[in-house]
Amino acid sequence: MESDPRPIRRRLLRWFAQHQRTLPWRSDPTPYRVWVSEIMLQQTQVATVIPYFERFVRRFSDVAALAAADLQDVLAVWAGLGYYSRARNLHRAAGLIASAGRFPDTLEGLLALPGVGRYTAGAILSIAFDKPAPILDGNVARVLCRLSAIGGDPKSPAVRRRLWSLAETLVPPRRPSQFNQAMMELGALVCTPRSPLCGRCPLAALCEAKRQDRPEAYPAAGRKTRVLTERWAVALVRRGGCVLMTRRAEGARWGGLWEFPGTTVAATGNAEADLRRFLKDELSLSPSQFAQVGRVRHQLTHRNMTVEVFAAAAPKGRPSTASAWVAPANIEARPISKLTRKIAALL
DNA sequence: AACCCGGGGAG
DNA sequence: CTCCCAGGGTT
Repeated sequence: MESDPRPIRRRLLRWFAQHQRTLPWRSDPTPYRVWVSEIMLQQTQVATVIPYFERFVRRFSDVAALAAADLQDVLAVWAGLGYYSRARNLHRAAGLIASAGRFPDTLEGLLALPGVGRYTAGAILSIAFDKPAPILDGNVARVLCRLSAIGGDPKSPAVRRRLWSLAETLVPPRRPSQFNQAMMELGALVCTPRSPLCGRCPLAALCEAKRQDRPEAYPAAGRKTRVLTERWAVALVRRGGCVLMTRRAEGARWGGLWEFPGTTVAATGNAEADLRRFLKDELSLSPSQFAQVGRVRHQLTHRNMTVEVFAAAAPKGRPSTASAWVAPANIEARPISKLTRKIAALL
């Protein structure tokens, strides 16, 4: 695409002015709100994010409030949205911004924040500060691959370099905020992965994939994701009116969230035996009266989980610091995953 | 370069 | 089922 970028900018901006959605973070695009929305939108669809965003900015109204908050409270508001390192990084970055005294407004300053990569830095620069920084997300990549009929794996470094270069060429010196949002909006509403609506596309006359009459041939398909099967055994250890919960280590899956203690089980293994061994070795617990009370399935992008849930009677002994006896009514006040929520429903 | 990290929407 | 979503970080 060495042609004049101006017709593309003009058509796209005109289309966006007429067709953009009303989204909560667009009403008042402060750096804080744009930042929170962009982190939430990483690998997460707009419709999923909206209620989480509303709740989050109501609870933590600015950087100072977020920096002063307890991480467990931040995770509790984030619970259910997934990719929990985003919430931990958001909290940590809020502390850095609060210490610095002002929100970073340069590429280097933004990239220094944990959880902010090249895309998010460009999005904040352009949308919140209206600086002409390029962005490249899944939507933009798809639009550009079609516009210029770029083949090859769009995730490969070579294609990524070309797409970033193209994005940089296209972003206008004026109204870069509107332009970048328009590119993403076009990818979300018109230039969709399957069955793109070329009849409604403001760039159709300029699109090479459309000219070839095969828009769906771009971008080329990437590697297929293999879904692995995982088998788990989880214990609902009860004492009095409470049940034992443990907190997962950061860095792991569901890091920082609370769960019921459990372990993976080999495909041909004995779930109850493995679970007893786990409780004894890791928590120094030897509960009695084991009984399977249910089976829960949970799907992740790369995992297909089957969880066998056991009830057990409480032994004597004290939980470690990373564990707690929790009344069922108080479980959902803690940060828990969707899987833990399903298991809690068995109580 | 490959892998990990959640959950859900849509075909 | 499969693909993909306003990606980033680690190894």
